[in-house]
Amino acid sequence: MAATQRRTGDARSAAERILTTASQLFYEHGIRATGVNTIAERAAVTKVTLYAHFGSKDGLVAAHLRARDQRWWAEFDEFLAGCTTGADRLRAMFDAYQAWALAGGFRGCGFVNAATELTAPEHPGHAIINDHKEGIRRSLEAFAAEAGCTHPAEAAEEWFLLLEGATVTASLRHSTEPLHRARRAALRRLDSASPQ
Amino acid sequence: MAATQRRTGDARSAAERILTTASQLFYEHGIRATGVNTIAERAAVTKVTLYAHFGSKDGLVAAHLRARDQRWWAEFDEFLAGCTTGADRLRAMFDAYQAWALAGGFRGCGFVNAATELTAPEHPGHAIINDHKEGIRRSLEAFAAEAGCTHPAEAAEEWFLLLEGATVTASLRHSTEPLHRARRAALRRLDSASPQ
DNA sequence: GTCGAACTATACAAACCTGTATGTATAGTA
DNA sequence: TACTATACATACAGGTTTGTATAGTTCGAC
Repeated sequence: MAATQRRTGDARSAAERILTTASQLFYEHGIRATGVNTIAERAAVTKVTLYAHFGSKDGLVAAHLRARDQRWWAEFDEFLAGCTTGADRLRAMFDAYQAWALAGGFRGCGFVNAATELTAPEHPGHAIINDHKEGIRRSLEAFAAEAGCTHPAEAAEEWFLLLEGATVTASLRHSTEPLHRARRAALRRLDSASPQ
Repeated sequence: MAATQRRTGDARSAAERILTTASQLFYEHGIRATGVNTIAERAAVTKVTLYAHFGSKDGLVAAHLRARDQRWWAEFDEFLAGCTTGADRLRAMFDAYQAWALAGGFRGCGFVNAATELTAPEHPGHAIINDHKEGIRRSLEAFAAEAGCTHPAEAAEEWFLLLEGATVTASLRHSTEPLHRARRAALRRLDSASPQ
């Protein structure tokens, strides 16, 4: 058992504690506004340990985005349980976003927020962000095809734009109503694009 | 004539130079990433002058957002020239966003970006951002009513979500294609919601 | 020709930032 | 018992941040 675990009673490894603390603070206050000193302190870890595990702040940012992506898909899987049709899964996608916006401290999409803060285009975070977004779009396209849409890629793209717009608007207005509206619009579009 | 104007050959007042410089840097690199030292230097002004005019960095940020809002409506007015119908004006809205995304250094909506960086909810910038967004939504609602939509508020809200989603996606993908797609989706929705 | 407004130049305070250097303590393993 | 991994504590380097204090300069208007 490591020294800090004894001291704090937190059984997780130092790396785990650093990552979850960083994820929280990066999302809540922004990446630039969160210093490594603060992260180390809140994770009950020394800065030396933080740098031993993640190499640099940028490394920690990248790890945070990877972890967030994994968490997102794991959570979405739960919403997918019990779905049998493409329409079901499309609804699940909007439900997942909504549940997430309903949780406390909602501040919009963490990936989009990170992308606006990471002004250096070569930052490794951008690749992770783009992969995440493309994964969502691809899922929507699969659901559209499954639901029998005549042009699945086009339907998916419009749903994707509605989702993104509703997420940022929900954040600005501190309301989940835009996500409800986007869901209704998406389902209406599904009805008009698929036979039956 | 002030000393600096002589030195730099820039006939604008110091306040004007500070504001345009700050607006550029805030949008290009982000608000937190841009220091007042850099702004003062690039505007060929001392920090003392900057603080005499704007009081604080937050004051300068608020002034920047106000100026950006004014610039946006002035530019949109040009796109509105020659429009005679609600549908025309709706198209003009999407065209304005598109033109703006086509300009060099596009990095998404400056208001949304600012909102994600201004994590303190009491920052005066948030009111300016919300007013700007509400102004856009209200314009869209007026266009929807003019075009004879049966439920103008609902149509406007969906167009708004498409616009927001397309803007952030255009930024992430470095492509204006999402804005084209959003425009097509908005016009299709207009056709199905208004008689004739 | 003097006054006031606007501006410059320089220097500083106090806090923060990322990252590293040095040395120590503990737990598990061979 | 010796070795290795992991983490600790402390201190520092070198730079940046916002904001202010002080004194001097330029220029137009009265």
